[in-house]
Formats: sequence, C-alpha cells, structure tokens
Amino acid sequence: MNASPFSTKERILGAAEALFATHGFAGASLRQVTAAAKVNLAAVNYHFGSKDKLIEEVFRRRLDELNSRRLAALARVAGQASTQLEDVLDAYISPALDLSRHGGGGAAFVRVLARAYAEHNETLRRFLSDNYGHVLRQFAVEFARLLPDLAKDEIYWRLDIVTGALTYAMADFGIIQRKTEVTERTHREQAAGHLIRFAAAGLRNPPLSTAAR
Amino acid sequence: MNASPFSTKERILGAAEALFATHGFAGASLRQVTAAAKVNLAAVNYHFGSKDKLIEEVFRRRLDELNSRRLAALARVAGQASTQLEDVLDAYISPALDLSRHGGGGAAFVRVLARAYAEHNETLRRFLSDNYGHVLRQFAVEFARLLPDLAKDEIYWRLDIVTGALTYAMADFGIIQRKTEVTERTHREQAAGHLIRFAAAGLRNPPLSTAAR
DNA sequence: GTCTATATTTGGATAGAC
DNA sequence: GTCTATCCAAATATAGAC
Repeated sequence: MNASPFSTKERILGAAEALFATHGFAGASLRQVTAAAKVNLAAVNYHFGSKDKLIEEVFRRRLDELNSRRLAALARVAGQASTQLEDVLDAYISPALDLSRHGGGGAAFVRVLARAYAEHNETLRRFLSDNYGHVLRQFAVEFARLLPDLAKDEIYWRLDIVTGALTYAMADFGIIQRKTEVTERTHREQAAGHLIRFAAAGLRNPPLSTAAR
Repeated sequence: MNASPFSTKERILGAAEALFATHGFAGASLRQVTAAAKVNLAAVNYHFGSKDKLIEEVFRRRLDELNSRRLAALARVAGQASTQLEDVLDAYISPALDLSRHGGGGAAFVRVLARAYAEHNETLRRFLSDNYGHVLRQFAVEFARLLPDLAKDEIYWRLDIVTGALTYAMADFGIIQRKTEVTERTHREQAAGHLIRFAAAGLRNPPLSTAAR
C-alpha cells in the first residue's frame, strides 16, 4: 500500500499513462512501459495482474478526482440566481483543464481519456459511463434550469456536442499548432476560453421550432 | 487493376476498414482482416506490400471523394451574396454525413478517420494534412467573408472546435444512445442538424473585445 | 518485492508450390 | 494471383531463484 510517487506501482502508472496517450492501448507494449518506468518487465503482472487491469488503474487514479472536482465546482454555482451559463460550463471544463496542468502526467491522461472515446471497447465504455454518467446528469439538470426553452432531448444533444469539442480540444488533436513562443499552459487556457464562449453561444441558440421542421 | 467490389483487393480494404474502426490500427491484426475478407493471409502483402501501406490505401480510397465533394459543395455557395453561414457549414458537414450513409462501409470509415485524429502518429497526420489542408483553408476563406468581425486566428480557433465536434459526432462517440425505433440514418441526420445549428451559433458569437482581456 | 529466464501466443512477412 | 507452410520478431504472461 505504498502510494509514494516513486514507488514501483506509481512509476508504472505514470509511464503507462504517457505511453498509452502516445501510442494507444494496443500500441504501447508492456516492454515499453516497464522500460520507461525503469522497472522489471515482470513487475506489471505482479502489481496489476494483467495489461487490462493496468489500463483500468490508469483511469481510476485520475477519474475519481476529476469527478469530484467537477461536482464540487458545480455545487458552488448550482441553483444560484446569479449563475450564468458560462459559470456552469466553467465548472465542467476547468477541472479538465486543471488536470491537464498537473505537470505530473495529467496532460497525458486527458489524451488517454480522448482515446478511450475513440476505442469503442464496450468494457471501457461501461467503466466510463459508470464513472461519468451521474456527473453528466447533474450538469444536465443545471443546464436545463438556465435554458428553460430547451427540451430535455435538445439539452442532451447539445451537451454531447460540447463534450465532443471539449474532448478533442483538451487532447490537443486540433489542426491549430501551438506557436513556439506560446507556452503549453497558455495555449490550453486560450483553448478553454474559446471553447467556453463557443459552447455558451451554441447552447443559448434558440430551439428549432417544431413548426419549422 | 480490377476494381470490382468483389475483387480480393476491395474485399481486403472493406474488411480492414471495418476492423480498424472497431479495434484501431494496432489492435486489428492482418489475420483478422484476411479472415474477415475471406482471403488468404498472404494476400495483403501481395497486394499492398505491408500493413502500413494497407492503412494508407484505406484512407486514400475515401478521402479523394470526400475532399472533392466538399469542395464542389463549397463552390456552389462561395462568394454568393445570398449565402448563409449554415450553407457553408452544410457544405463542410453534409459530405461527411453522406459518406456515413454509403451502406458499403462509409460509416466505418468515418470512425477510422476519427481514430486517425486520436492517433498522434506523425506520418498519418502529415498524410491527412496533405489531403485536408487546402480544403480547410478554402473553407476558412469563405467563413472569413461571412464573419468579417472575426480575426483570422479567431476563425481558425472556431473552425477547429467545429471540426472536433463534427469528428466526434459523426463517429458516434457520443453519450446519446440511438433509440431502437430510430434508424441509424435518421439518427445521423438529427446529429448533423443539431451540429450545424450549434456550430452556426458558436461561429456567429461576437469576438471577445481585446479590451475585455 | 524484484529479478532472470522462459513458456506460450500472436503477429507481420516471405518462400515456394501450384 | 492464390495457397500452404514457415520463419522470425515481438508480445503477454509465468515460474522460480533470490
């Protein structure tokens, strides 16, 4: 139960996170992982049991914190009369941004998360749905309060679009190449700012009247 | 030079497309591919030379058509006084939607494309940039015409967000599960409609004044 | 808990018959 | 062009000494 950041276990998790982000789950081998972590090849199976279990641990380590940070941020603005749409979006987006700043490897994890969406793997999907499902539902409640003209379906459609753009933006998949004079951190903050304003405008868009269909 | 849809080559390409969409490039083995295509294992190396070359062919087969369809659709609305933002978005989004309807395997390809974004593989990135770069630039010109208040940088930021949301939505990564009474096709059309309206609102959003920073 | 060594499986690629 | 058989490299996983 040694959670020291230099324990074998933690070093493996960190190396795995970085390599899964770069090469994918199938693309990164345990040999690469153990070499990067400077531990013995056999250590993975000893500490985690299998490659699949290691993947799950990589997720669990970060998701618990991201989840609770998002919900805490939401709790601070939910139900308040003064709350703006941007505040709720910020509660959703900023914890992901903060995570990506965790020099340690949070930035890599954000990309791992994006990969998980790309992998249509049912096991992973269920794992994420179990961890994120209730978070999204709570945010949907608050968005519905602030956007009373939108039907429930419409809210979910739009949140889905926001999540897509967020996933893509945070993982830095985009075509926009960071200029060398801009730090990684500044680039991410700019991305988050653009995203929040874009998303707010998209969410505020009046619903298509049923008559117009 | 046999391009019959039942030729060995085409069967391999179709099977590879489907398996790459499901399992990723590293995750799908040539053994799985050839078994699904009902051809001999050796056929891949005979027809394509290597797994990497096969991957490139999977892209080329669809990208050429998608590219020219987008540009053709853009040409029909570019420069016209009556053109609305939604028309240009439609020119960008609808060809991807059409592709995803190609019963044949276009739907799978859209997911392969999304995976290519997730794979940060430099070779693939360059390949896509070569194929898509000029298309995006042409669209940016037209968006700039319709959104004269936005700086060039701002246009690219927003287009990047739209591309992210589009990639995500078309690949059906979202949390929204299609209801069983809704056909796949209808679901995709709804997704495209929501996306276009959302994106139009986000793009029309007034720029953040520099004073407000 | 960590190591070396190895078993076992899987995957990419090729040789050579037909 | 297609097949069988096979090579070789790389990967996961485990056994057993320390």
